[in-house]
This record gives sequence, structure tokens and C-alpha cells, in this order.
Amino acid sequence: MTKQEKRPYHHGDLRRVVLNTAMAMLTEPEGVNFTLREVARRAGVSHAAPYKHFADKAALLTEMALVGFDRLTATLTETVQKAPEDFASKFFTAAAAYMDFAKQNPALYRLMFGGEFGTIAAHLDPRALNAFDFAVSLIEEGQRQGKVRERPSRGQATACWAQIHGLTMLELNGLLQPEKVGDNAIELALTALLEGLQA
Amino acid sequence: MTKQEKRPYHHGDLRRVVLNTAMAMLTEPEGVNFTLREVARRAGVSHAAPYKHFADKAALLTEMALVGFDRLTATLTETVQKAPEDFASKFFTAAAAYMDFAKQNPALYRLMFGGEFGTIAAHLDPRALNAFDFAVSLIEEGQRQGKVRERPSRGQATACWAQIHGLTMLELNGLLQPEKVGDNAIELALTALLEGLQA
DNA sequence: GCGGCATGTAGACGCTGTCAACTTAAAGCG
DNA sequence: CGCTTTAAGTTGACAGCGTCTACATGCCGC
Repeated sequence: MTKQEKRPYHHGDLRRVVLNTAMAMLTEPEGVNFTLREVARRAGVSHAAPYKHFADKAALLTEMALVGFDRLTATLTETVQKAPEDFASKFFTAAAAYMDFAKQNPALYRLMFGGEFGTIAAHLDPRALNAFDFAVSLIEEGQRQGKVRERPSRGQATACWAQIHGLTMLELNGLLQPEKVGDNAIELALTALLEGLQA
Repeated sequence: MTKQEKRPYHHGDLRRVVLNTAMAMLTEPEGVNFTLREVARRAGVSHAAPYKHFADKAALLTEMALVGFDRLTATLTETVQKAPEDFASKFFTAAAAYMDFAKQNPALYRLMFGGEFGTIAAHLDPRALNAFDFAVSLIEEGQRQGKVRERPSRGQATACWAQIHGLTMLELNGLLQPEKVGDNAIELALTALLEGLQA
């Protein structure tokens, strides 16, 4: 019996287990109503055990949102590294990766931006702003290449983020159906913004 | 199967009263936890009475979201009518009105786009798509004036909607603070898109 | 004037988030 | 090495929620 000497307490490291269980529950087909007691049940502990690690439900949700931001930033950074050098390619690649992340974790994405109680607090956390910083540096790189207009980079980055976030939300809510919005709506929308950014 | 809403019945026309009460509750300072029983309490009826008019909580929320879309479309149409004729002015005016609506009814706006249970169904309702149609016709008018590039109007409209919706969401979540995003971020973002749309 | 049916009420059920009191076992101290 | 402190987990309770069923009420068309 190998004991975990790194985790010096009672049963196991419940905090991590609870967090992982909760994250996994979000990945399931939507509609599962997310309940603290169900998390505890699946983690195999009593219904009040999570309270030893999270002040309340909102605290758990906030932490989950932050994990989501970490993952999103990681995915973006990683994906863009493999993209061609020119700005336009990076722009489209990042946008695709972003929307793909949201489509594969819709509940998580909604939690991150949905404005549930604790989530707003999460947005002020540095971990949540890494994704924005990523956009800023992408813009600035484009400016150095002479591909992006010389305007305040954070304003341009805001434009990108808003556009992609908006598209993502509309998509998640099922609004971007071809019969309503035409074919290639996403591509067209991204192109429109891109041309507004370009020098 | 005919609903008789205006005709006098038992107490009053509860459906409307419940709906109004619920809408009013959303306008209050955020944080009020929205509960069916509380709505009934404020409407002065028993806790189960609303079930005679709404199948469940989601149905009420859906109806509320639809009312929100009606109001939003009305506000946009009305505001833009008073704006100068040129496309850019209308674009900025509409954007400002849109964001103003959201800022003055944050909870309602979040309900409309938040993806709560019944809300997704609401998006497929024609009433919810009027706002999009409004954007489309604005774009087409701009194209007729030769101010907007000749591309599929619904794609361009999608770009507008996504951008403004994205900005609105970021704003509501408190992300557009000058120290993070720079000054005039909203204006800069809108300008970037506008230039991508223009011919 | 009467009976049906839409409208509203009362009460119950199982579930939830949260708290307080209790138990357990690892850690720290002499 | 034993004793105490105390963090980690359990149990049981409470109020409040959404929703269902059974019952009461009174407006309608006949």
C-alpha cells in the first residue's frame, strides 16, 4: 500500500477530486442540473464534505471558470504556435480554436461568461485575463509585421475578442443556422473584422 | 384552445400580472434570486397559481426573454429612425442604443442570451429574430447607398450582431475597464468593424 | 338556474444549499 | 512516546425551492 506522502491528510486530496468531478460533470450532455450534492455523491463523499474546501457553491463555480480560462488560453497558445506566420492565418486559426473550445465545452464556456453569481469575480482574476493578453500580443505582432493598422493594440484586441465571443455565443445558442444567417456567416463575419484591422 | 386574456375571470388577468411582476423583478438591483414562489407572492396569489398560465419556470423565463427581444427591437428601430441618414451614423447610433438597453436591463439581457434552460428555445422564435432582421435591412440600406461592401448582407449583419453582442457581454461582466482595455475601447472596436464593412 | 370547466388554493413530496454538532485520524508538541 | 490540537469528513437538521395532486370557487354557455 503506497501512501501519498505528499498529501498529508485524512482521506485523499478531496479538493482536487471535487474540482475534477465537477469539471467532468460539465462536460456531460447539457441539461444535467449541476448540484453540489451530486458532485459530492460522484466523488464518493458526504454531501457536506465539499464545504471543507469551497466556501459555497459559487466558490466552486468560480474556480471552475478559472480552470476553464486556463484551458482556453493554453489551447489558443498551443494552436497558434503551429499556424503559419502571417497575421491573417493566425487570426483565423485562433478564432477557429476558440470557437472549437466553446463548442466542445458549451456548459463550461457559458459558465465562464454567463454571469452566474461567482463568475463575475472570476473575470477580474489575472488568470481570466491571460486570454485577452494573448489577443493583444497577437495584434502587436501583426503591427510589427505591418499587417495591422497602427492603432491602440488593446482596442484592436477588444474588437477581436468581442467579435469572436459574440460569434461563439450566437453559435452556442443555435442562432447561426444557414437558413437564417446565410452560408459561411462565421467566415464572412471574421473577414469583415479582419479587413477593418488590416493596414 | 382560445385564450381569453382580456375577458374578466376569476380574480384578474393573472397571466399578465405574473409576467409584469416577473419583468419588474428582473429590473431590480441584481442579486435578487428569481423564484417562482416570490413572483407569486408579489403578485398576491398562491405559490401554485402561475402554473395555470405557464407550464413551468422555464416557460415563464422564455416568455420574458421574448418580451425582452420585443423591447430591444422596438428601441433599436425607434432610435435609429431619429439618426442621420448616413450608414456610419446609423451604425454607431444603433450600437449605442443596443448597449444602453443591455446596461439598463442587465439581468434581462443575460436572460435573453444567457442560455438558461428555456431561453434557447426562445432564440428560434420569430420574435427573437426581428432584431437580426433589423440589422440585415440596415446593412442592405448601406449597400444601396454604396457605403457598404457588396457581400452577403446576412453575413455582414452577423458580423455586426456578433461584435455588438460581444462588446455588450464583456461590458456587462465588467471586463471593459480602461486600465485593462485602454480608453475608448468600445469606439475603437466598433470603428474597426465598420471599416471592414465599408466599401 | 345549473353544471362544466377554467381559475385559484392548500398541502405534500423530494430535492437543494447551507449550517451546527459530532467523529476521526494525522500533526505537532512536550 | 503519549497527549492534545485541529483539519477533514459525516450526520442530521432547516428553510426554501419547483412541481404535482386534490380540492374549492365562481364565470360561462346552455
